[in-house]
Amino acid sequence: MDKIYQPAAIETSWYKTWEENNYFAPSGKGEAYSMVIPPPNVTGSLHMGHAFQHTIMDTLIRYQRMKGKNTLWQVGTDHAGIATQMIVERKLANETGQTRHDLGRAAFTDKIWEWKEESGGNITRQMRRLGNSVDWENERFTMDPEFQQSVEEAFISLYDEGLIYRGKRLVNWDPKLQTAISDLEVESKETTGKMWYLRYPLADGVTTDAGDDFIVVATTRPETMFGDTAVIVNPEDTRFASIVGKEIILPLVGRRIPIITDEHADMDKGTGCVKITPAHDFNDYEVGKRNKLPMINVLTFNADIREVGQGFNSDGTVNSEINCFIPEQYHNMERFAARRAVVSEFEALGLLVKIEENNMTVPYGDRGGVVIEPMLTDQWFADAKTLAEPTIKAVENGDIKFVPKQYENMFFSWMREIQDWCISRQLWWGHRIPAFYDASGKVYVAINEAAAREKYSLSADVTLTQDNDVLDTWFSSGLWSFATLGWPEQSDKLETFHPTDTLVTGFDIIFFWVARMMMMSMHLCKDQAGKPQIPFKNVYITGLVRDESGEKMSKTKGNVLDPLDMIDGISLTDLLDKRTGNMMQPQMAEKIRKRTEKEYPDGIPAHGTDALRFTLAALASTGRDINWDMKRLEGYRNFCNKIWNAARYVEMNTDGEDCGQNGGELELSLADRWISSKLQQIEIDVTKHLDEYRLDLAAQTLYDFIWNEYCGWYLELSKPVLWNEEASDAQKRGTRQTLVRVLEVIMRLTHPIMPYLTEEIWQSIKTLAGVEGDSIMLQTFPIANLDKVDTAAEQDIDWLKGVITGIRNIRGEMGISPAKELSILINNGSDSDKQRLADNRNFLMKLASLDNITWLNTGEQAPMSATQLVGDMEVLVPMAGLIDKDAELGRLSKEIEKLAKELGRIEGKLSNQKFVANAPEAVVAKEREKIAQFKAAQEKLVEQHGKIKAL
RNA sequence: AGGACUAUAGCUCAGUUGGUUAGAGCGCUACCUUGACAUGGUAGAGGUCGGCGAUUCGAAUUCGCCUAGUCCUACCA
Repeated sequence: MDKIYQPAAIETSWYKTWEENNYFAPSGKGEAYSMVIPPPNVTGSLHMGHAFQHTIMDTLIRYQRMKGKNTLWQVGTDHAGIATQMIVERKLANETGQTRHDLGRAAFTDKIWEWKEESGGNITRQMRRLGNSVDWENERFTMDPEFQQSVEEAFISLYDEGLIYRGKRLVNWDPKLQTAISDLEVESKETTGKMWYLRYPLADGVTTDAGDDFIVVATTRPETMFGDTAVIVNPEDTRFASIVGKEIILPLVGRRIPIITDEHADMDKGTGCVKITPAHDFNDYEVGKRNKLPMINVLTFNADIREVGQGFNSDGTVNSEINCFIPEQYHNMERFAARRAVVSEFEALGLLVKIEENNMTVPYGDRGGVVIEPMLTDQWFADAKTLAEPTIKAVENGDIKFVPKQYENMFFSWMREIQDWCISRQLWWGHRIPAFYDASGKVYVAINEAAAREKYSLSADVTLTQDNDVLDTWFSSGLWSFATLGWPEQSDKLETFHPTDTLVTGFDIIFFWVARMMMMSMHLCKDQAGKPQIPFKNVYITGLVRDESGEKMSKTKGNVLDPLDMIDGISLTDLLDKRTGNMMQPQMAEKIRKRTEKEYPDGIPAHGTDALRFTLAALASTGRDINWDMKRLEGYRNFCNKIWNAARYVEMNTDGEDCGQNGGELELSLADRWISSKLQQIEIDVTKHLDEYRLDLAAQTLYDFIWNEYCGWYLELSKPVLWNEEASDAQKRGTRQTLVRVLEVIMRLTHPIMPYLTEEIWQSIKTLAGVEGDSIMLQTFPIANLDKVDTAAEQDIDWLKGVITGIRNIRGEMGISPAKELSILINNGSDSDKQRLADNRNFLMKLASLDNITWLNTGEQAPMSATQLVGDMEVLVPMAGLIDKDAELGRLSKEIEKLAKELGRIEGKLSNQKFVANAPEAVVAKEREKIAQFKAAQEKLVEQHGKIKAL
C-alpha cells in the first residue's frame, strides 16, 4: 500500500468490477427495498445537488443491500420538454441561424434525438464516477417506446374516466416560448410598477350621484382595455347604485359596455369601479363567467396587439356578434409599447386622471424569463382536485411520510387548494397527445389513429388529424415510480418493487413531481385488492446545496461547482473556462473571473469520491440547506488518508503473521476488549442513524470512532503488545486479530457512505480477518453482539486515558518535551488504582512516555511535584529540574478557579430547598457526589498550591 | 397578508423524551519529523446558546412576544 491515499487509483477499477459482475441488480432474495432516482434531464449534467441526493440514495441502497434486502435502485433520465427544446433551439440558432420552424417538426425532433445521443452519456458517466449502485440494466428514458406507451395509456384512461378534458380556458402563456405553462412554472417577481387611473365616459348622458358624466377605473395594464367587456361595482356600493345597468363608452374603441354589480369589486380599493377584461386577467375571467360576459382576446401569441380582437362567449364558443375593433395605430404593436401608447392617448384625450407608483408582483415564465400573459386558448386539463383527494388522505393517515415532517403542511396547503392542471404544451419535444380530430373538430382519444377509428366506430372516409400539442413533462414523470417497472402491464417487477420505499428529492419539486407522482400512482395503480397504491412510503426532502456564502449556485453567478471537479480536481484555467464559457450574459464574465481567481488561486485539488460523499453525508442534517465548505471536504479527504494509513499499519502488523485465523490460543488485552466493546455501541448507533435518515450523525459517529478511538487510542495501545518481546504468542495473536477484525467491521460499517476506500481495504484484509467474499458490497452489515460489551474494560480504559491525559497536560502546560521520559509517582491510590496500575503498566509507560512509575504508600513522603488528579488518586510529576515554580502555580490556580466556579453553581443548586424537594433523587444524588468530589479535589490542589508557593 | 424554517465558538454545523463542566470539524496559539499517517501528533485559548418574558426545583431544549434572515403561498382593479 502507498504511503499516501490516492483515490483516483482505487476508484476507477472497483466500479467496473461491481458493474461487470452485476452486483447492482436486484438479488431476487429477501424482502424488497426499492427507490427510484429523480430522473435528471437527459442532456444535462450533474450538479452538487444531484451529488448530494445521489450520495444519500446510494448510501441507503447499499445499506439495505448489505442488510440482505432485494434492492432495486431504478435509474433513468427525463426528456425535460421545454428545457431540452430550448437548448437545441439555441444551439441551432448559434450554428445555422435557423429556427425550429425552418426545419419543421420532424427534422427538429430528429435534431433533439441527435443531441440526446451526443450528450446523454454525460449523466451516466458522472453517476458511475460517484459510485452510484443503480440498476443499469433497467435504465429508462421517458421517451422510450415502452414509456411512451405507458404515458398514452395513462392519458387515455384518465380521459375515459372524465378526469382529463379539453377546453378553452384562460391559461398562463409564455409569449417567448409560445406555449401554455402550469401555475407552478410561473415565478412571481416583486417590482415597482404604475397604476393608471382612467376616465370611462358614461353613455346616454347619464351622470353619477356625484354629478360626473364619467367613472374612473384603475389599471396596471392599460393595453388590455381593448378587451374590456364590462365595468363592475360592488352590489352594496351606494355611490354607484344609480348607474348600475347603464353603459359606458369605451374610449379609443367606442364600444358600449355595461356597468354591472359583482362581489369582486372592493369598495375600499381604488375607485370602487373595476374594468373587466375576461380574456386577459384571471379574476376578470371568473367575473366574466359568473356574469356571462363576452370575452375579447386582443393579443397575438407573442403578445403583440391583434389587428382585430377575437370574440367569445363566456362558455368559450365563438361570438361573432361583438364588436372587436382595435384602432389601426395599435396593430401588431408590442405589448409594452402599446401600454405607453394607450396611456398617452388617454392623456391627450384628457381622460388620464392620475398615475400612482405601485408595488406589485409580476408573473414571469421560469424558463423563458419573460412576463407571462393570461391567454385564452384551447388546452388539455387534468382534474387535479379529484386526483389529489386520496393523496391527502394517504399523508394524513401516515401511509406516506415526509422527512422532515414539516413539509407535510406545505403539501397539504397546496393540495387542498389545487387548481386544474394544464397538461398540454405547444412544443415539439415530448409525448404527443393521443387525441385526434375530425374535420368538425370533434375529438377522439386513443393510442393511435386506427385504435381511434375502432374505439369510436368511425368510417374510413373520416379524416383524422392528431393533436399537435405534447404533454407537460411532469405528466410523464408523474408515472415514473410505476411506468419504469412495466406498468400498465402487471409485471413481477411492479408487484415486487411497487410501492417503492423511499423517495429522495429536493423541496423545490414537491409540487412539480412528488405530488403528481402521488396523484398518478394512486389513481392508476391498484393492488390486488383494488386499493390505490402509493408510489413510495417515505419522502426524504433534502435542502439545497449553496456556495460558501450561502448563495444559490447558478451559472449566472459563476459559483457553480461540478462534483467531478471536487473528485478529480481541476486547474484554475479549466475552471475559469468552465465558469465563463458559453455564457448567456457575457458581461458577467469578468466579475466571475475575478471571484474564481480569488477563491481558487490554484484551482481545486483532487479529493476523491469517498471524501466528497462523506462530506455530503456529514452535512446532511435533515431540513436544512447546506452551505458548501471546501475546508470540510479537505478535512474528510484527510480522514480518508487517516483510514488508509491505519489500514497500512494493520496490514504491516498482521500480514504474514498469525492473526488466529486458524485457531490457536488467544489472549485479549484490556485494550482489545475495550475496542471490541466500543465497536458494538457504534454498530447500534450507526444502524439507528441510517434507519432514521440521519446520515450526518452516522458520519459523525464513524468519524469520531475511527479517528479518536480506533486510530488515536487503540492503534497506540496495540503497540505495547505487538512490539513487546515479552508478550506471549497468545497475547500477540489476540491483539492482531482484534486489530484486523475491528478494521474489517469498520469497513463494512462505512461502506455505504464510502464505497471505494472500504472495498479496497476490505479486499486486502479480508483473509487476515478470516472472512470470505467477492466484494464488500455483498457482505452483511454489522450487527452488534452485546456479549462483547465489556463495561469493566471500558472503565479501566477511561482510567488509563485519564492518567495519560493528565501527564500529557502537565507536559503541554509546562513545556516538557514529549521526548523527555518522565519518572512519575502515584499517591493516595486505592486498591483498585493499584490493580489497574499493575494491569496497565506497559500501556502507561509507552503512551505517556515514562521511564519509571513509583507507587507511594500511605505516609510516604513525595517530592515537590506537579499534580494531576484522577479521581482521588494523585499523579505526580516531580518538579526538580523540569518544572518552573510559577508555571505550576499558574496551572494550579487555573484548575482551582475552574473547580470553584463549578462548586459555586452546584452549591447554589443544592441549597435551594425546592430543588432538593422536587428533583428526582438520582439527579440530586449526582450533584451531591459531584460536590464531594470537587471539594476534595479543590482542597488537594489548594494545599499543593500552598506548598509550592512556600518553596 | 398568511405560513414555514433558521438564529449555539472567528467560520460551517451537531445537541433525539427539559438535569452535560454545551460538543465536532475547520481556523487560531504553543510544542513535536516518536518505527501507520505533517492530509500527522500533544496540549491549549475561544460560547451570558439572537432579545425580552412565562412555565418549572431546573430551559440551548417547552410556550408567548419581539428582532434579523431565508423560503413558500396568496393578493395587488
